[in-house]
Amino acid sequence: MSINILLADDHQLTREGVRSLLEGEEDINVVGEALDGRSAVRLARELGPDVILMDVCMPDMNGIVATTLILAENPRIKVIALSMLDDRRFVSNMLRAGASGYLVKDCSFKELARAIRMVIANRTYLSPGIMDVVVKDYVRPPAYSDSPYSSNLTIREKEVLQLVAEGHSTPQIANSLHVSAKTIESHRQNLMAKINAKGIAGLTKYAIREGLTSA
Amino acid sequence: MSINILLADDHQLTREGVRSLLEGEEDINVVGEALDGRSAVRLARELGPDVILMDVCMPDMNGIVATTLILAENPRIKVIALSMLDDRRFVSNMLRAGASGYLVKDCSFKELARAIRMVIANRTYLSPGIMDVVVKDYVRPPAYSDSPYSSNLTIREKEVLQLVAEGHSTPQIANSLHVSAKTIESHRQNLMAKINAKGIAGLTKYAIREGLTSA
DNA sequence: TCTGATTTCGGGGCAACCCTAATTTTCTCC
DNA sequence: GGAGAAAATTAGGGTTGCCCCGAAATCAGA
Repeated sequence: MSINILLADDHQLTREGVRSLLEGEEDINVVGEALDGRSAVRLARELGPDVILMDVCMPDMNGIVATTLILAENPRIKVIALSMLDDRRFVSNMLRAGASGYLVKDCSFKELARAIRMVIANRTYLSPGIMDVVVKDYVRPPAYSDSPYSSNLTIREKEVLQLVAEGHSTPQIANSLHVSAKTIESHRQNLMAKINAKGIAGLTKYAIREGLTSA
Repeated sequence: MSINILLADDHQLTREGVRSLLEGEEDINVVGEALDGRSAVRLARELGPDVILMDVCMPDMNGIVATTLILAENPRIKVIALSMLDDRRFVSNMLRAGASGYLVKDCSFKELARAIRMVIANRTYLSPGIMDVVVKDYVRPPAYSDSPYSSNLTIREKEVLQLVAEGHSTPQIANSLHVSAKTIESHRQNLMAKINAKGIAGLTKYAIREGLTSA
């Protein structure tokens, strides 16, 4: 009884590479390839694979939406998300959509093979780095998720964040908000903890992603 | 006489996949793998490969800077750039750095194999989609050079800028570049003066605009 | 009213920032 | 091949600001 796999990734070279690796496994069988989310949904229906390796970011329809649609039709299928290193912010949404696993592309093939066999056994597999994000969100509930869809920053924090990202110094910000510099520093500390960013560089990047300032 | 290849890509799964595909070719031999630009430079020196498959976007040191450094040491080496679909803006800089080929990752292995054999024969290979970009830039020369790296930053300054924008501190950068912290400070000062940016926020934004790091 | 989130503030250590200036290496041009 | 320019390196010394520790006051809702 072999495992039937559907690949969904918009990079052909990645698809071919993963297929080549998987074909070295006796009990694994690649039954199809999708270039975008929409065709992944269609092929999942037509082929009924056991496992789908789903890139998170794809044109036309991203992996999160595709996963939701596929599992609504056929909850038996296991979806393993594949993402770039800096796409970790999609973790919670992908898992909420029903993914059984989450791998960063910076993982070994050995890890991928293990993930496939684990989800087949109805277990969940997360890359070590991803585990941290999930545990953090679990321990300190999703108020503090680094997901762009759930940035739970207070008004004050957004004000401070924007000014920081615009290049103002703490005393300048304190002055323009009429509070002590120490207050602004606390806000910055809380911001860095909330969005899991390191230093002004990280804060600035987050502010750009959130549209609080422009690059 | 087989072709020796060095892989430089920060995604292990991609490296393993491409390696697996290349190993199916009789006359091609993968001699090493680099996870970032810096180790690519080192491995290029140690292994002296015939061809380097170089991801454009990598942490620590990107493919453009790495290519520049590698070809300065050993112009005999052929570099083929691999990029994501939306990294096309780096085409001109990568070619200017001396790359012999430019492939988008959404290409077939067949295409990759052909590219490798062409650059070995001292020819240039560009993905069809990339050709368009090059021709367009050729027809309408860079009157207003909106391209990244158009700024008069030196290689070293670009290295430092990327590391700063990735959130590293001055002592960390000094350590990883094996120079004094004062040297890094000087580079940072010069950078801020050159690009008229204030503080780490300004430097980070500039690095994002120039594609040295991602938001 | 009590809990918890928000906003506020302080001290100490270290890093960023600004200035000037020197040496060595590398490149370019004649 | 040698002169000059540009780049890369290091340094001293001072001011300011960032960052991490904690903690008090304010305010909202259970």
